[in-house]
Amino acid sequence: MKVAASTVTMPMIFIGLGYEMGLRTKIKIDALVIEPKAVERDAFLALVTADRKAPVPFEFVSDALDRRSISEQVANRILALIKSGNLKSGDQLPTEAQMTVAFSISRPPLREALKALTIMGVLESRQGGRYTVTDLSPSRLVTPFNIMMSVADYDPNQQFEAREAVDIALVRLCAMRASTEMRQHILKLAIDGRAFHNDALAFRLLDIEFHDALYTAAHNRMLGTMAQGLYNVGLDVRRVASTIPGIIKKSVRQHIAVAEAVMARDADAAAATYRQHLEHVRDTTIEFMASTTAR
Amino acid sequence: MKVAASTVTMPMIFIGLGYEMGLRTKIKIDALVIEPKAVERDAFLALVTADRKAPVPFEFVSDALDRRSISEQVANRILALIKSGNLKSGDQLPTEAQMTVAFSISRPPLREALKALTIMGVLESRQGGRYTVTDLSPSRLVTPFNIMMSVADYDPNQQFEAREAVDIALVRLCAMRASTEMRQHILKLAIDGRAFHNDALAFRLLDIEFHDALYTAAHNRMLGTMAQGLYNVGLDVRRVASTIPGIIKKSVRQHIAVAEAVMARDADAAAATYRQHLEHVRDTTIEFMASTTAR
DNA sequence: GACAAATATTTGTTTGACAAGTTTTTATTT
DNA sequence: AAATAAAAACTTGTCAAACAAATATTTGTC
Repeated sequence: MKVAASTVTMPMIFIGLGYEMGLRTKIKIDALVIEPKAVERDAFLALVTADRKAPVPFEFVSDALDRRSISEQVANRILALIKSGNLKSGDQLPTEAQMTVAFSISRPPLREALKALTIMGVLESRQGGRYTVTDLSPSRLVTPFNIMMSVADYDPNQQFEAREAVDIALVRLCAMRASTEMRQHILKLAIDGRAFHNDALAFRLLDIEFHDALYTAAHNRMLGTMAQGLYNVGLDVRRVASTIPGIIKKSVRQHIAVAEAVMARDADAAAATYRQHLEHVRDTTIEFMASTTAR
Repeated sequence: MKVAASTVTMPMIFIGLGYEMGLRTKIKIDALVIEPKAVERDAFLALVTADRKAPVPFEFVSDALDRRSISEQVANRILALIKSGNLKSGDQLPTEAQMTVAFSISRPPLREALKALTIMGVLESRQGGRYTVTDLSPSRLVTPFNIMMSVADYDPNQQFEAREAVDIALVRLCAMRASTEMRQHILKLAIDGRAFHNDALAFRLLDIEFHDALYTAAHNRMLGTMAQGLYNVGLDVRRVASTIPGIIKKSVRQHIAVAEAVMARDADAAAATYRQHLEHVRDTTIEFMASTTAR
C-alpha cells in the first residue's frame, strides 16, 4: 500500500521512462491487483508527458492565472490533445486509473474534468465502458451553446436579430453550394409540410428537419452550430405558439418559397424569402408571448 | 456515524419539512460537528425541492435518456435555477455540504457538476470561499463557445464566412444604436492604433479592445458572444501573422474608416468598410498560413 | 471603535471502498 | 472446431472519510 502510494506520486518522467522500457509492475492495493497489461504501449502517457512543456496556445478558462484547479488544467490538457489531433472522434480514452497515473492526480479531480467535457458534448461515457471522443458534430456541440444562450437574459428581439444574421448567411451559402440531392431533400421537406397543416407536433418535427437540412447543406459547421443553438433557444416557446390556427399554413408556404429559391440557386431570392419567414416567426412569437400575460 | 449516514440519505421531503419547521439537528461525524446555523432559513433547499417535479423545459445533455449520471442531472438543476431567476449573477451558492444534503448526493458528483459549470463560465469558486454565479457576461460565456469552435476542424474560410455574417450584423447595429460615448470610445481606440504601427503586441491588445467595443456597443449579447468566440478562434494564428510589416498600418486605417462610419451613424458605410477589413484580415491570415508550410 | 491574532469555515485533493454496468475469458455444448 | 452460455475481470458511478490550503469570522487587545 505504501508502495502503491509512492508509485502513483512518482514524477511523471520516471513513469514515462519505465513505460517506454516496457516495464511491468504489479501493484497490490489491499485486494485489488493492478497489472498494466491492457495498456499495451498506449501512446497516451507519452502524449501527456510530451506536450507538458508546450504551452496551450489559447487558454480557455477565465483567469489566465496558474491558480486554476487541477480539474480545469486537466480539462484543458485533454482538449489540447483533441485540438492537436492526437485524440480524434471515436477514439477511446485510457481508463480513469491510467489517466490518474498519466496526469499524476487522483480520481475525483480527473472525473471533474472528464464530466465537464462530457456535459459539453466533447466526450461520452457509459458505466462499465470507457470514455470516447464524440463525433464532435454541431448537434453535439450545441450543448454548451444552448447553455450559454439560455443562461443569458432571454430577449426575443435580440434572438431574432441574431438569427437574421446567421440564418440568412447560411441560406445564401445553401443556395450557392448545396448538392443537388440536398436541394431536392430540402424541397421535399418543405412540400411535405402541407400534410401537417393541422398537426402541430408533426409540423414541429418537420420544421426542425427542414432548418437542419438548410444548415447542413450550407457546409459551414461554425455557422451551422450557431444557427442550431439559436433555433433551440426559442423552441419551447414556439412549440406552443405554433398551435395557433393558420400559423403552420403560412410557415409551410414560406418554407416552399425558400426551397424553390434554393433549387433555383438564387441566393438573393432565398435570403429575401427566408427573411420574410423569420419576421413571421418573430411576430407570431412576440404576439404569443404578449398574450400570455404572466411574464 | 450510522446516524449521519441515515440522515443524509433521508428522503428530501423530510429534510425539507424539518427545515421548514426550523428543526436544528446536530450531526456528529467522527470529530466533525455539523450544525446548520449559517443556513438561516436559506431558500435553496426549498427551491431544489420545489421545482423537482417541474420538468426542465429544455434538456441540455445529449441523450434524453434518464440514464444520465447524477452530476449531469445536478448541473441541469443548477442551470434551471439560474434560468428561472432563482439564482442571479453574483449570488452565492450554498456550501457544498449544504448542497449535498439538498440534492441528496455525495460530494464528488456534486463537485463534478459544479466544476463543469465553473469551466463553462457560469460559476466561479475560490478555495476557502463559496461558489458564486458569474456576471454571465459574453466574455465569460465564450469559454464553451471557444471550446466548441476550437475542437471542430479549423477551416479559415468557414471561419471568415461566419465572421462576415456575425460581425457585419453587429457593426450595422452598432452604427444604428451605439451611445455617443461608445462611438467616441471606438473612434479613440481606432485612432490610438496609429501609435502602434511598429509594436505588434500593443496593437493586438488594442485590436481586441476595438472589436470588443464594437460588439458591446451593438447591444446584442448573443451576437456579441458569438463574434467574440469567432474572433478568439483565429487569435493565435493572427498574433503571429500581424507581425508582417505593413499589415498593422493597413488595419489601423481600416479601423478608423469603420469608426468614422459608426460616428456618422451610417450603417451601410460601416458594413462596407468593415467587410474590407475582414477580407484584408482573411487574406493575410491565409497567406501567412500558406507560408508556414508545416500545416 | 480599530486592529491583530486566533479560530472556524470552506473549497481542493487524496485515498479507499463498493455498486452497477460492460467486456473478456473460460467452460460447455452442439 | 464453432457457437453459445456462464464466469471472471475490468471499468465507470457513487459514497465515505480525512486532511491540506485558502478564506471568513470571531475574539482579544489596545
